[in-house]
Amino acid sequence: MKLSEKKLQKKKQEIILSAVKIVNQKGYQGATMEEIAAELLMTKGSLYYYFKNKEDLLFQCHEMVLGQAINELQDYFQEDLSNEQKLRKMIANHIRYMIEEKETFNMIIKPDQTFSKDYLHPILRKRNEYAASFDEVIQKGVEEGEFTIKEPKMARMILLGSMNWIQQWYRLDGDKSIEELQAIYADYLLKVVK
Amino acid sequence: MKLSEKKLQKKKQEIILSAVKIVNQKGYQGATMEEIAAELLMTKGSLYYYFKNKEDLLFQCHEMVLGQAINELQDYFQEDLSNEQKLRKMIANHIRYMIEEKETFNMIIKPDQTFSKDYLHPILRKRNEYAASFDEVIQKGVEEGEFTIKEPKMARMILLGSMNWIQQWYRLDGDKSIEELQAIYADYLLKVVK
Amino acid sequence: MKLSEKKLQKKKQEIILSAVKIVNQKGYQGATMEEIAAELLMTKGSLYYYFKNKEDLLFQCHEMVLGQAINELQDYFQEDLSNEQKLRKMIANHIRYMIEEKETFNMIIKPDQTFSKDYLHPILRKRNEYAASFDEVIQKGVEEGEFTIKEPKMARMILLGSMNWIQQWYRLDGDKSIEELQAIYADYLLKVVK
Amino acid sequence: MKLSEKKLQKKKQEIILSAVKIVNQKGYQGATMEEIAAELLMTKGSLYYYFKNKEDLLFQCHEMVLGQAINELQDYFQEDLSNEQKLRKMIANHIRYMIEEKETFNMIIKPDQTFSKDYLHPILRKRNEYAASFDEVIQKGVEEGEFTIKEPKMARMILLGSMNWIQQWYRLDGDKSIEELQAIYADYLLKVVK
DNA sequence: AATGAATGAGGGTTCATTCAT
DNA sequence: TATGAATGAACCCTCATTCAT
Repeated sequence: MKLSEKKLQKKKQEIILSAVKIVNQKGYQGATMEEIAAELLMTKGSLYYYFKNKEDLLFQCHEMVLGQAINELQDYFQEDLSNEQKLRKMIANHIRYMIEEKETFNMIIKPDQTFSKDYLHPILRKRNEYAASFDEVIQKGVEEGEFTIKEPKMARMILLGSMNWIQQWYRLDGDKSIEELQAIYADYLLKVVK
Repeated sequence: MKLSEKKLQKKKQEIILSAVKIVNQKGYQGATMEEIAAELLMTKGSLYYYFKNKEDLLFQCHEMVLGQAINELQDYFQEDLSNEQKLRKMIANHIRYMIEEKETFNMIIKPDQTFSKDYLHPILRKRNEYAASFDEVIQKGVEEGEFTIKEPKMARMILLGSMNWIQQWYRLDGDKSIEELQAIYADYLLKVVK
Repeated sequence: MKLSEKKLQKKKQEIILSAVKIVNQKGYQGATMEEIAAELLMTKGSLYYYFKNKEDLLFQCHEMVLGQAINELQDYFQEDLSNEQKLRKMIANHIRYMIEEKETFNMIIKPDQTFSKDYLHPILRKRNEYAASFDEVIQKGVEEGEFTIKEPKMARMILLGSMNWIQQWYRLDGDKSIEELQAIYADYLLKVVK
Repeated sequence: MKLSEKKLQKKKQEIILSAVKIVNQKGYQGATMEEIAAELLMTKGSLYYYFKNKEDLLFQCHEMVLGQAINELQDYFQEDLSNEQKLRKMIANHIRYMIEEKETFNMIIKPDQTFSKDYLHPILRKRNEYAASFDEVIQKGVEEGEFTIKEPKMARMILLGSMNWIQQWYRLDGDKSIEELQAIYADYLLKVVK
């Protein structure tokens, strides 16, 4: 039982990864069950053994991607860093996601056009969870005198919004490397909160 | 002749507005010709009297919305203001769009997944036209010593990106009025370029 | 009254000619009322002032084209020629139609896929009228000892069939001129009846 | 594997046959996917499991029908017959197709108004393949002194054209049996080439 | 006599979903 | 577990036809 359960979960993971990949190439509606299955050398009918329907599959994609990102942020909190250093790291991390794993973070924009009501609530909660990490650092920075900002939530919105926009225009073959981008954004966005 | 031409254009406008509305509720692919027509108490077949196909209609939506925004920006350039003042106004304007005319500006995201090659080029050009206004102000501000930024383009990306994100979370019934939001964003974003 | 009647008929003629032209470029189903009207700088709505519906218009095309061809054949009967000479002329004439006015004769193939029952009967009668001219010449030729054929109807079928096929393959830029084609077909087809 | 492949091919065959039938009743454009499917108690959506689109289905109809006919002609070449005898057999065969399998041969008319460029080329090639068999016999007959014709290609056109026309008028309940028809046409058409 | 505008039926196509095997 | 096959709803689009003006 345990073994078969493991196998099941592993297969689910594979499917989710495939779905994430296709979604980011073709967008939400452009991703077909057929293509998601084909990526794994399966047929689309099989997907329904693992997921109730397409929305369910896409929902679990969202959970996985954002959950992973949240975990990474948590790690920075363990480290002994100033809030500015933490925020810089978080910014760099987010940007890396936005570019290298654009495939995944892509999903997080405009969920209300994709998901039905039942799914929307947990999705928004997960989002907030992610945002909360930023809030925490900013808040702490204010308390400890590193930042001067009066509206920490607004600042967080500006940070995340500006970074989410990156995937709209960034091309890997452009004139800026990811590292440069991370540095510039960190510098400029730190000016917002300082 | 003139009269009928006027009428035609007016009807086209109505359809475009209806399309914009539906698109913003359901997204590009989610917006059906049927629904766009129903909004105006027409049948979908009739739309094809005015527009070649769905893509054409959506394209003209894009042109209208962005064109209008560009015109408004131009006005600020006529006025005798410092670059900072101009930029503040442009920020306030953009934010107002993002909130009050959310229905329209919403469209501007991810054109490459929606439009075919033929339409993509003019769309991107229009986008750049809009962005160019921001670039100009920022650039001038740098030249005239108001701003200190080293990467004006990056700064513009941060500005627009953060503002475009507003519509993802802003609710009219929230605890901030538009005016407050405009003020806060202007302050914080000015810190980026200064 | 008379004058307006004349005008009406003239306009009808124009429409029929336009229809014939479009039909032969695009085929029966490919010809749209819109295009037929556009050719005359009219709008499709206007066509319905002159013709009950599309089928009616197309029917009258058929009548006109075939009626004209029949008249031309009649002329040969007035002339003082041997039956062989007459038949040669008729063959040449048919071939000319098939090529130069391919636009028109085209219509005559496969009427049963195009016309509803009501129209089918008169259409077939007109066809038979045309064929009867050939029958007459062949029959006379047999009676007067010029031809030896035992099955005049079969021969006529072979003649017309082979000539109708020409439009399937003949290209004006090919290696045979119309005159050469007429001569060869006349020679070879005469061998059938002789 | 082999089995399911067989089944697939068999189903494809069934669909093709259904399509051929409908096409011959209603013509190319008149034949709808819906009707083709209904004939087999399927829904039109299912057809797309087997064929890419309507054009693809119709193309494969053409390939099947003509391919089969070509094979039959090849057989006559194996036999030890004079060219005249061969040609007679080929004529009889073609006529039989034209009548008994009218449903299928009917398709071969006017491909250029139906098929897009991609399909047109192979279609015309297949046609030429069929015609080439006739050319070969006629040519050989000329070389071996059986036939006297100067323009073998023209003769072939006359032969095929006249026979293709048969389906326009032949009715099974008419006064001629197929065998009579075959005999008469063979006699008369042989006069053309001799 | 003509037109602009609208309609509505119908066609091709896509695709999530189902289900027997 | 997985699949092949089928379904059916939904979509875009075309076009003959209608009708008030």
